Amino acid sequence: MARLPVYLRSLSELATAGSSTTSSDVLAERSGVNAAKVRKDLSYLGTHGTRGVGYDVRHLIFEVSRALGVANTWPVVVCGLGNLGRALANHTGFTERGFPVVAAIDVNPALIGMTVDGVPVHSPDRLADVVADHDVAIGVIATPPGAAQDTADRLVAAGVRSILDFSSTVLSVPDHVEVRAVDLSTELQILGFHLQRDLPADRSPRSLA
Amino acid sequence: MARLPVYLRSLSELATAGSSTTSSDVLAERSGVNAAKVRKDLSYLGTHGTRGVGYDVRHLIFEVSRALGVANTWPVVVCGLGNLGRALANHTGFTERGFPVVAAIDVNPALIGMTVDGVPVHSPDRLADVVADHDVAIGVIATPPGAAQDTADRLVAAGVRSILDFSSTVLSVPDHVEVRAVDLSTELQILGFHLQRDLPADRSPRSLA
DNA sequence: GCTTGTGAAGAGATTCACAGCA
DNA sequence: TGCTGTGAATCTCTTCACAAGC
Repeated sequence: MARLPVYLRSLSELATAGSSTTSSDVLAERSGVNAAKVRKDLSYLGTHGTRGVGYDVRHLIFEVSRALGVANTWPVVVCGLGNLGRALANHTGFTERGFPVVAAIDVNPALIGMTVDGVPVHSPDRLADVVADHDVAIGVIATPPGAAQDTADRLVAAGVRSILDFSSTVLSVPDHVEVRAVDLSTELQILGFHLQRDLPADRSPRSLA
Repeated sequence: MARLPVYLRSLSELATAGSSTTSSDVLAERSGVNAAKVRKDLSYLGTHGTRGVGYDVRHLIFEVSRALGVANTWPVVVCGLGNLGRALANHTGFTERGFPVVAAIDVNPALIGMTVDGVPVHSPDRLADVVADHDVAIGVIATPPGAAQDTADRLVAAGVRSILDFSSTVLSVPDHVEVRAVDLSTELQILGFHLQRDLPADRSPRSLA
């Protein structure tokens, strides 16, 4: 469930703030969702709240962490060292949360063999070796759109089963591979769509109906 | 509808490839969705396909573009010039799609007054002026989590009604302000969750049921 | 014959509302 | 009394399936 990481953040904040116990109301408020949703979500973990009291923060952190597999470490390879790739490779939050960036891939001969922000850079040809050597579990695609599918194919061939795709493309992958796509331009376009909708409606397509 | 930008991309590719006409099947394939969904989505635009033939690519590009308000330009201010903020400020794709980054905001005195990749950097105090001067429509929050809510408050006070939030926080904003949150760590955690689920199930919470 | 447009069915996710329990 | 856990109701989104039209 995509909301568990948000709950975990809210719980950590509560723990830091000194709360030892909390309610679905508080958690909902902090996580920006409905209280019933929180309770239902937590019930899937084989829930451990106390009626009339609420949830034990420490225990719930433990439960949610286990559900998310936070104990596990999933090594990440970043493919494409443009602006975004570099920012991602350099992002300290990843390692903290169990997603160390163990290598980067780029076609630029000037970068191959170098170390960028502590991350060794390899040629695409070496991707399979890199994956095998570091037990890479997740591939991040931050290449230009034209190189994205090829990169995905290489990742899949190397045995990677999870891909985070920033490339603004629709990737074709086998069923057993999970892709999550993040497209920054799309996000802005959606915001722009609503901005336009809020204008004195005489151009929006809906208003023609 | 969040899929329109994807359709627009697929249509542009088809146009570039020389297709003058296409079908919901092709579009669905390229966009990674179901064909019926494509038709239903397009029907909301006051659709203009021809039964037995399909859709005219150029005309459909026009329709989808208009629905998305692609003709409009929405100036963007990037708040927080860490790794990610810098990558975003520098991202060329934004301007191309009608979202020029007209200014950046950072607390770092060494940056204030400078120009980073062609983008002028201002102090948070000047945010209201920047928004007014450039008619900023969208605020991007790429600050550390601790500064995010304050930044959001300033953006809202300055009249910004759309926020793209990379800060890993749940923002409180008035109802008339739209927030889209992108949390990179959450994305990885969701991938990690599924990776764990695929392991020889003896640790996953579901398997306890 | 081929493809759209769409009512109806279906699947999921969300919310309600309340019984159950500390 | 207060808050959880959860069946039932609701809502939203997706998919099916087919009549309508080129």
